[in-house]
Amino acid sequence: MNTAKKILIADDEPDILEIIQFNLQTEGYEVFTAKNGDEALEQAKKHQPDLIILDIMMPGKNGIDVCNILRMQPAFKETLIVFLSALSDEGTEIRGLETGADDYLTKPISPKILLSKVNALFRRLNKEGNNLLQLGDLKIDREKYIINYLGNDIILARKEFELLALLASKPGKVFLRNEILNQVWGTEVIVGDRTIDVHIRKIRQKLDLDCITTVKGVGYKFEL
Amino acid sequence: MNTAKKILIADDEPDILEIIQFNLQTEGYEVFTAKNGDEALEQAKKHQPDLIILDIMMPGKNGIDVCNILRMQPAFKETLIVFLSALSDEGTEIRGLETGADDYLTKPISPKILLSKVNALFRRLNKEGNNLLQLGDLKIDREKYIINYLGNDIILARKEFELLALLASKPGKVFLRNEILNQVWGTEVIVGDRTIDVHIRKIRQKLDLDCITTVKGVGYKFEL
DNA sequence: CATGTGGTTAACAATTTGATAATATTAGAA
DNA sequence: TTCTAATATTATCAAATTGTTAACCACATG
Repeated sequence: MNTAKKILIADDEPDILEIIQFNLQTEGYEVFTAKNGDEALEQAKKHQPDLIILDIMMPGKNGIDVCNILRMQPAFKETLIVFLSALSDEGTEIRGLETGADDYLTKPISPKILLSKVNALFRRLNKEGNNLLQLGDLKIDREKYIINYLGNDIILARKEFELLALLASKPGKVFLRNEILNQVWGTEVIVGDRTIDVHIRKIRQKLDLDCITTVKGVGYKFEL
Repeated sequence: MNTAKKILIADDEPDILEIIQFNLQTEGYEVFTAKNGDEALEQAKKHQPDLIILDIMMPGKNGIDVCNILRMQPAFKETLIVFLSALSDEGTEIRGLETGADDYLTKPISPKILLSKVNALFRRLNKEGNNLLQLGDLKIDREKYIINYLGNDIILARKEFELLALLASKPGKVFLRNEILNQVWGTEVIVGDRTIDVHIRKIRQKLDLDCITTVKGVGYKFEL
């Protein structure tokens, strides 16, 4: 995981904003801030954060409003949202979670608790059936059928994609030609000897990145 | 909400329990099991499942009893409940539905039917709440069946609308042709090969916006 | 009953993909 | 080094997939 997780914090109290920001930054997160609901929406759209911490009581749009608006947009359907509030009001808490928040924090906030919650949320997120491989600057998204290298989307044909996804699923492991045939082509289909090579070549070409190594007489392996 | 849907199954036959559990788990659901009515109540309270599948004939409290008890508690007012029974006894079925079940399944159970019913129930549930999608300048109102782009209402026919709404529900994700057929047409109906294409074309035409991408050999995806 | 709309299909065009053949190149054994 | 089997490269072609259009039927509506 090379890219730092992005976190957006929205709170109208500058002190709190700063404390949280400081703590998260020293943990290695990239932090953005907003002083009110509208600013939060703006920043969210701009940076597509991985986690958004929303104070509930803010001038103008409050945290719950912001959450509702965000959750309407598919781009933020999966984003982690945590509410923050001075109230230990249970009613609010329930209302917050119903809106689609992932967790709830009450002020005053201990940095330790904050960090442990944030870390826990990201851990949970990673465990979930994420069919998204990240290998250095290379991202392979099985769901979106997209390869992304250094921010550029690279389009591979079906077989090419499946072949690369297979190799990349276990970096370093050498896949025998037979293994590859079974996994990508299936056991039924029979194809000629040079077919794999040709696809490998196309991948190497399109990726323009030296990441597939030939092991002569054995097979191929992926290494960043 | 990122968490996988939770399903509780209660049946006194271990074999059935296992079969259903396996099928639902491979579909990505989190599954809990119970061997009798009391255990079902206990597990339900503990895990707050999104869907409960109850065998009617169980030792001790039977499925209908369990359903009655659950429906009395506000926490389970909205929970989906499905009955399961070896009897194709109509009387029982009616009694079940009156008790507040959402659907009814008879043994022997085909995994396909089970899955399609379960998926359908969750689809229905999802449609109840979030009826408004926003994607940049594009708004999709599931309730009013209206598409709005840059302030102009665009009228799509029902199938066109549902297809677009499906694709737009997860921007970027590639929907396989099969997935699309299941979600928009249902598992029962069988339509020809070109049907999806034709609808896609009509949407592209009416929207006059390059937002649906073909992924050859795989499916379609929506991207703003 | 005429008309319009929605949904499906058939037929064909357009496009892309994947496999192969032919040839060049390379790694590693002898 | 030399030789050879394995792999790389390239161009080409057939097959698979999708796009497009028009026609058809069912159904609702005035």
